[in-house]
Amino acid sequence: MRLVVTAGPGPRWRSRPVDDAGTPTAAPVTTGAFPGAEAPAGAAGAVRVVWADTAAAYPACRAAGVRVGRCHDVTLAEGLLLGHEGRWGRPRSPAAAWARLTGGAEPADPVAAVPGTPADDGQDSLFDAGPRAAAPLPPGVDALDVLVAVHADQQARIADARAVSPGFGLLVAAESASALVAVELTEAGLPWRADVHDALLLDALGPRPRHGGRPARMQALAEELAVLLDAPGLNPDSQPDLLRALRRGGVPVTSTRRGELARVEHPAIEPLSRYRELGRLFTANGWAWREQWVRGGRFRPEYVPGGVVSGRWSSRGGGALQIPRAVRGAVVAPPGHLLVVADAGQLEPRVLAAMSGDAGMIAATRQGDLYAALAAEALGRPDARAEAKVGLLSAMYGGGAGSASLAALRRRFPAALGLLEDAARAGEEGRSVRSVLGRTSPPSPDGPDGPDGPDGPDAEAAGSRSRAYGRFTRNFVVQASAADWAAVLLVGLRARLHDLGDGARLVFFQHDEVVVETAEPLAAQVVAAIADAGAEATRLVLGDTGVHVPLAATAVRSYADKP
DNA sequence: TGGGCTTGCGCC
DNA sequence: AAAGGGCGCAAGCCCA
Repeated sequence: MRLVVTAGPGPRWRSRPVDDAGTPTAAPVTTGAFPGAEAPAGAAGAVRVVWADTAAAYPACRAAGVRVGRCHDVTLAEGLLLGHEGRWGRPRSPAAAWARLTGGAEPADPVAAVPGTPADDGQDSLFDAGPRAAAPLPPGVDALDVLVAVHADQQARIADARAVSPGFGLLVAAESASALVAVELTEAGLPWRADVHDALLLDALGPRPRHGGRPARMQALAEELAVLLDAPGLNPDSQPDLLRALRRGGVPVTSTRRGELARVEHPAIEPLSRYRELGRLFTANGWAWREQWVRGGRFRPEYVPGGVVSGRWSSRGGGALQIPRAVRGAVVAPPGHLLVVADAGQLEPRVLAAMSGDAGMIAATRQGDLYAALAAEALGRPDARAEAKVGLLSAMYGGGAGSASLAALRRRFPAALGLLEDAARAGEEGRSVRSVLGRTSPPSPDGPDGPDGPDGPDAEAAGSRSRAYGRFTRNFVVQASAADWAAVLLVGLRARLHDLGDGARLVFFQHDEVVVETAEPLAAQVVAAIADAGAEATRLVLGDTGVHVPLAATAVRSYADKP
């Protein structure tokens, strides 16, 4: 059963049951308690909540102790549908969808407040921040009626989309459930030990500077650099100053990027590299970062499912998806608990193997290390793992078209490489591409044939843009399909952890990696749940291609102990 | 002073 | 010939 739900007015909910086509089966009702709470385990008739915006509505449910089992997020579904229908960029709120249905003016989507900026409400906890604003409906129009109508329309459009992309219904369900997971992840937070973090910082940087300024280790390196480059008072954080000093000192560089500096010989390069490394730790994940983002022993970023066009998540606040290895030691399970950490190794090439049906590459996925297998089979040298890896990654990222290993991979795995080249050609010609479940790439900036046609006055610049878009679509097919797999994994794992009771919960998710915090006695069951969820994701998303996606889960005390 | 831009780099 | 996909974030720079 589906239950269309809107909040308010006041601390009340309005709801109306509908069937799978979206047709109402009873009259609307108003209740004080949330009407879509998950039924007790074993009860018949699981409810799918249909609502406008999980990110806006679900935190209040959680605060009231309510868990939603399944949902249909009308805003996220609208975004997926618009993309699939080639109508990228239109506003995706229920109000906008309703305007398209009725011929009204589409309101623009509201912009979410960024935590920690002046637009934020300034409350201490991200989780307590008020819900984001909804796009306005015309006066006199009933929000529940709108939601019922838009949902019914979406169900019909999803049926149409499935004729092209059979997995599209799964994609909408997984995207909606991902939004539930995102709210629950923020609520749970990642355990963060301030004392361990302090010890790491002290060891690397020296004591915290009392009155601003650089930590001792960085200051010493800055002074050493000033001497080595004969540039008194040099600020290594100033790129123009640094570049001038390097060039004056006879270092022939045109930028100060690490990669370029690594190619030249100079006594200043090593201390500069060390200064940068420490500076990164200090500014991105130092004491100030912890004071801003860690509360009560937990790091609670805000997650944005589908925040990346490829369907990957993005995050707001504290760089949650870029926690460097150097500080992962501070992520420690509380007493009596463990962290079960799992990531899908080499997910993107495995997804590529399945999508292309390349028999050779599928067979290679059944060996433990895919890149080593590719090296043995395509290059004839099992020890050339690094070369095979770079070759395949550049095939998926659009780089280094001329490399010898790429040519060898193309000969040995023609279907897999052909899929990437087809995707790149589609992009260069201004066409969209789709993930395995049907997420669709945004249109080329120039559309088919570029802004002026193939021979227009800006043909050179348009050609460059078209090649760039080709690299994007080349990557999109694998990145977005890997995100499809990961979303289905996450949703299946959420359900399995719920079945284990209150002792285990997801606390982190990053592209192809999950962290579950669990009471120690449940750890073995969590490991099994992850393996089950991975196998299910592979079956549902990649079908019975025979592709193997390893998802090794390990129980550890600290995130840094992950093998 | 504030905002937008560039540079550099962490994660996948 | 151009030359590596997707992000978020901090600091410096530059100009209004």
